[in-house]
Amino acid sequence: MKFQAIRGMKDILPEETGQWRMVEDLAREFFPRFGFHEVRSPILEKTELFIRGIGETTDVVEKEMYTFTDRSGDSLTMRPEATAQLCRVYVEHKLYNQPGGWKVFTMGPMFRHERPQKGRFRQFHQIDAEVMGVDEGLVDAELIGMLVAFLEACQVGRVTVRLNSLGCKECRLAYREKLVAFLKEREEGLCDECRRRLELNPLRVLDCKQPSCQAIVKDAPSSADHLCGKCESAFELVRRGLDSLKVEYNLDNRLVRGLDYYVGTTFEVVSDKLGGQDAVCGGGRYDDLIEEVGGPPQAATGFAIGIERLLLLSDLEPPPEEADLFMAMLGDQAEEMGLKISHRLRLGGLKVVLEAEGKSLKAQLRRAGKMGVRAVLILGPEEIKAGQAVLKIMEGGEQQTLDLDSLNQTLPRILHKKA
RNA sequence: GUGGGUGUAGCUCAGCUGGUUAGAGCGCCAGGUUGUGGCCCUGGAGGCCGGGAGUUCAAAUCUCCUCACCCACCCCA
Repeated sequence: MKFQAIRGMKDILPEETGQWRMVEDLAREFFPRFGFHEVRSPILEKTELFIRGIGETTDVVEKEMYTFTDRSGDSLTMRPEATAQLCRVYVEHKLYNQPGGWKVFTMGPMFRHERPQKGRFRQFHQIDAEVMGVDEGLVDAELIGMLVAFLEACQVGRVTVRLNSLGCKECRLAYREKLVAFLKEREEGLCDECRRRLELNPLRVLDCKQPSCQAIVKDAPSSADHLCGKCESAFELVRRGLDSLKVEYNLDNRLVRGLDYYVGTTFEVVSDKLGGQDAVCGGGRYDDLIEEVGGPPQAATGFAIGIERLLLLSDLEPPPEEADLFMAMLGDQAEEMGLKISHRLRLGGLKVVLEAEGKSLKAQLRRAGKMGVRAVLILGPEEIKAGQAVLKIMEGGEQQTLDLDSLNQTLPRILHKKA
């Protein structure tokens, strides 16, 4: 039996973890400056939470969730996204009435049973930021401003912000009727899937990539033109905010997000370097979701960044992990001594490479040279007998003899490190 | 879920229309003065050619099945 990782799930090996950590560290340093605090939540939730939150007829809920029954008979689901869950957290802990809203971020794995491809995995990772309990307007601009600045700090290169407003429940209803009427007249030109959408979720037709559908949709009424007074002025406020932050964006009335909870301002950040999966981040308002999940009616907004996609774009390079000292040991006695010495030095704060493999001194130096170590401590039978060791500085090749007893003091000083 | 592509050494790949010992580069190991690196030279180890079935005197090469990965559709981050 040969085992391998589950399809669509990746091992992140040491050569990649450095980059992951840079992005994660950057987020943990960056978002708090904007008033966001980190939260961590379980991977499992009651299935019902996602069905109610994301929407029964969405693809995510219909065919992509990892759902199972646990030993007590409950239907559980591995979270396919973070927003619905964070609403649950918000409601469960009654975190309402925070001045300025409850501002949080989280990062971790999400699960969706899709066919893997470039930038798409079954276990993937997101960085998520949410603001709950604050109405549309400046927060949205603040949030998007933070997002764009963060992506820039991650050195993602050229990306585009797409912006739209879907309108609130009320204006969406009126708009929806208009759109359905428009599409019904042209129904025979739509693809099969869109005819189905027409009944269940007509807004999604706007999003269809079929050329035939796109041709029809091109002239369809736009949601942004059918906003109620309140939504109109809110959207206006968001745009003004972005303008004053000098955040560039493209208004795109065909931007419809695939999760049902989005209302009002929605946005997406795309890159042309990602192939078919071009969105590195998606987000928007979900003013009705908190109530849907059992809380009070409270407005909210947020976004999710796909970390794998972010890394595909990022030029960040982790600094090389250079070791301070390589233990070159000749003979069993030296290896024993090397173990003891390196342990002490490591506790003292030095990064020491210990590879007891009985190789020749030449081979050991070769190895030390290749890995870019700063110095080598040579332990041979004769030195040990004299209670000494030879320290060789790699750059320049300078050598000196040191007493074994005082290595803890002398070595850190020579290598310019605090003991 | 639907298409297309690719599976040969640790890694990146070459092996044309089937022909006998399956190759290269990198990496690894060893030697080139017995205990002194990065370069160079020489040698070496390492492959059920993804798995299974079939065609054939003969299969890495052809056919079928299967699995995995990749890309696109779809969906989304």
